[in-house]
Amino acid sequence: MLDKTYRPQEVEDRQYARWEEAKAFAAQFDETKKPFTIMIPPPNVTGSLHIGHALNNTIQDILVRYQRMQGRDVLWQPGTDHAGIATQMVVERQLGAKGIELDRGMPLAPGNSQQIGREEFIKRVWEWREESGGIILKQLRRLGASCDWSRERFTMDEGLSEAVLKVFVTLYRKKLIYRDKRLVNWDPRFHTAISDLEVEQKEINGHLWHFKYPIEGEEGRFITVATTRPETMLGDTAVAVHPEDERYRDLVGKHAILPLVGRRIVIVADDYADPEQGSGAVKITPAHDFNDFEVGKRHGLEMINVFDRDAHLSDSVPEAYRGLERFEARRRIVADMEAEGLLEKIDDHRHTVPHGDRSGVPIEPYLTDQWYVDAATLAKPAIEAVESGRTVFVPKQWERTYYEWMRNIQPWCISRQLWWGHQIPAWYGPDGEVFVAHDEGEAAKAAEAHYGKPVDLTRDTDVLDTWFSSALWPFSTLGWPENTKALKRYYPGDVLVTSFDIIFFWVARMMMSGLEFMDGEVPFHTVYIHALVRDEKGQKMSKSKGNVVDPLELIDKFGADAVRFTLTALAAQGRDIKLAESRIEGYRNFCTKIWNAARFCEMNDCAYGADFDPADNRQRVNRWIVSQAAQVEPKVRQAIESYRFNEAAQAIYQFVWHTYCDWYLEFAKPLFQGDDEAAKAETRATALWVLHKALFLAHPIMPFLTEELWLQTGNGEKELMTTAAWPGFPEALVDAEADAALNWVVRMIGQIRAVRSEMNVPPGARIALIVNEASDISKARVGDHQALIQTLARVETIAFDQPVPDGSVQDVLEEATLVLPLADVIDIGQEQARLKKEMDKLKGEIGKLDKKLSNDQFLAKAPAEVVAEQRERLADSQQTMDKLQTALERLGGV
RNA sequence: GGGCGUAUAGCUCAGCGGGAGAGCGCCUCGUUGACAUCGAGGAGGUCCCUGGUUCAAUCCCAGGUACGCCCACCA
Repeated sequence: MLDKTYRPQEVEDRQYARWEEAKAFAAQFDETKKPFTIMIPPPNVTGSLHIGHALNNTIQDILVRYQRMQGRDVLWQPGTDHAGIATQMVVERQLGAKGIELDRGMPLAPGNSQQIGREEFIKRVWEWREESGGIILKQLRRLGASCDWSRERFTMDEGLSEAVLKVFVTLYRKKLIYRDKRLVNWDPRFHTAISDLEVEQKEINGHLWHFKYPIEGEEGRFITVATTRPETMLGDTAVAVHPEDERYRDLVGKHAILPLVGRRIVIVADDYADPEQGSGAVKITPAHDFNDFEVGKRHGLEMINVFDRDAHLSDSVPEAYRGLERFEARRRIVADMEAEGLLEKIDDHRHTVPHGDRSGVPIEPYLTDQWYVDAATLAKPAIEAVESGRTVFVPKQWERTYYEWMRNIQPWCISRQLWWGHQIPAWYGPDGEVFVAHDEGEAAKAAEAHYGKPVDLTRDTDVLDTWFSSALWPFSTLGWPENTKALKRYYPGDVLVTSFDIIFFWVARMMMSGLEFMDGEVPFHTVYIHALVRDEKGQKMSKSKGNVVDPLELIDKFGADAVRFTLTALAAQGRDIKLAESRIEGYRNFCTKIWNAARFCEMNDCAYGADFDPADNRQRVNRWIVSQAAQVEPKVRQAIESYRFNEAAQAIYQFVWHTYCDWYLEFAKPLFQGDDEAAKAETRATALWVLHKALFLAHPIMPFLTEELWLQTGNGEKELMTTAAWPGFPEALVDAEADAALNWVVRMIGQIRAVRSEMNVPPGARIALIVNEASDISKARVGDHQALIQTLARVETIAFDQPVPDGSVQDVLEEATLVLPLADVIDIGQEQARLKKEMDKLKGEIGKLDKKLSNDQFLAKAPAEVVAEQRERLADSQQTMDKLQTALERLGGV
């Protein structure tokens, strides 16, 4: 017996356990089936499930569950990412709470009691990961994700690390990885370089300081420069002016004296200086600004690094400023310049400042040695693969974004000065010679060959950008570089499901590495880009705004299926999702509705029978509902296959609630209560059969509820729905005659109800329905379904072949139908107004059609069927108009 | 500065070269023997503006306005 209400939580736990027990999600390596592969975007090992994950994984789960039911050999590969900076940050913070800090060669900070080295730190991170890492994968189970958990991978696993080594060494030997000294985005909080993508621009209200630099040898003459960052002036090595700027032409080649420092700096002519901006002269700090760096290279300027790793002033500045924190230095320098009378003015200035996306502190352009990937070279085949359609984006417009970025791609800085991550396999000889090798032994051999004798090597201390290993995910998880069975069977992937914000971080880089290392084979054929989930007001969810919706709380409150269904129903292509709780509530109600439909079947003794064949049905209502179901199936199938998940959800919702529950079950009631045992048996079987088919169609979206009902009312004991076959509906089950007849009845009952409602017919009133003798079809249909109509429309009697009584307003109803309220309750005035309004509307319509149909060009150029259709519509409208006119006259109107 | 997207009912959003749609909310009526987490019906719209293409534009094109996002730059 089904419980009185659906209790999601208990059902979800039980059903998930059954699936796991049956190993229902395991990749099968079944050669008789076609493989279907999806690689999960590995969540950060530190992460917990947010609503974006919920959407992302719901969509993936729908795809894999659907394909599994289609008989594909599905691999949904799960795992987590070691998330270099994010994880190091989390663990550092936890250690910090215990007074432990990392030994960075600095004195122990006040309040802390212990410093630990690299090895110890990494040990602690692993310990942390054992304890609390990967919570998110457990949370994915609550959502219902059907990953092959036996194949779970972690980017720091041995195998995946082996892949990283192999890729690094190979790319290095191909000169696609190299070491270079250039400006990088330096995060002073984490003491590491970060890539361009990890920089976030924030608008702030700042100032523009105008400084006067004295000209050497010309007493009293100054050149004014403006800056948003006064502290960098200590590293100035030039002032640039535009070559055609008349104001400064005579100064080019001369020198200015850098205040506070006393250094002679040259005045150069360079197009970079914009005469329109500020004073037209710009200070050049090659070691701390990306543009200035380029200018410096062009003019062979000295590059003076004024900061240390913490962005404190270094020993390269005058003693008074050494060791100052950068913002303190700014205040001091402005004050000193003012004291010297060299501060011309301060303007307010709104500008953007780059911040580290993890640390949140302003980043410093900083001159260091780093490792780079020659992304431009790797991008070429990755661009070609999309151009040629070997990988397609859905929706297609994202291809533009992809091209845009790929065609302007910059060298990818992959080294990070962190401890947590894949350490770079590079060793340095005594003179700094680099040896990149798989391991230390190999490096030593190479070094010995180079120097002619064994030497001591020191290993590069940097680790790789976390995305370096993520980029290999589509094949490293399958065992590459070993040539495994899994690799052969499940590469390339079919679909990658992700949101647009990691197209650059991840998708682009997987494309590059996949093509490079898998013999030019793309890592996936389709990239499905889904929406971003925003809050009710359309704002991005963020912890600081406090508008974060926790999917686990929603699951607790409404059930996983309701949450999944909501996300699916809202996941239209090309638009962000605004998530309102009222929406989830609505779909929770849908879950309840399904549950109650099953209860209704159960109460009417419907029983599952494996050999039931609806093709043998005799009752028209039963043939009708089967036909309706058969027409829903292709809608759902096509919607899922074309990634229009919201349409699939809508089709299911509409069918189950409004067709099956609202109409069919009502139709079935008299049959259940009647004396015709054959009809009763047929209806029992059909009601349940159709319900089960609908459950199958809904299963990819709402797996828990459907599996539970299949277990309790179907064949779930013997066959899990999740591994069963997608329901087929033979063409023959579509019954046009039954469709036409019952759809007519549905419409008519609706109309009768409308009239009752509109005319305020009191509940007890007697109503007679008189069918015009002229309409054979209507007669037949009413005759066949007399009982249904009488019950559902609460019609007292139905009579045939009666003359149309004069004075009735109900001519407005469909051709052959009349509803006659025996109690005289019509509000004449109200009815007249309604009719007039309706006629006005029709008049406009008729006018439009009339004009169109008398337009020669329309008649000549429009397709014949369109013309015919319009004619028909005009005729219909005119006929209705006549009826309305008659009705109005009878009511005494004009 | 470059690119992308969006604009349709009170709200959230589908849709479409030929009759303007759904859910929620609102109003009316009904139903308490599957389900009040229910059913039937209704009101409500200049499909952002201007121009163009077309026999026909809410839809296609161009321009504009507003909002959102991405990239780059910012002395």
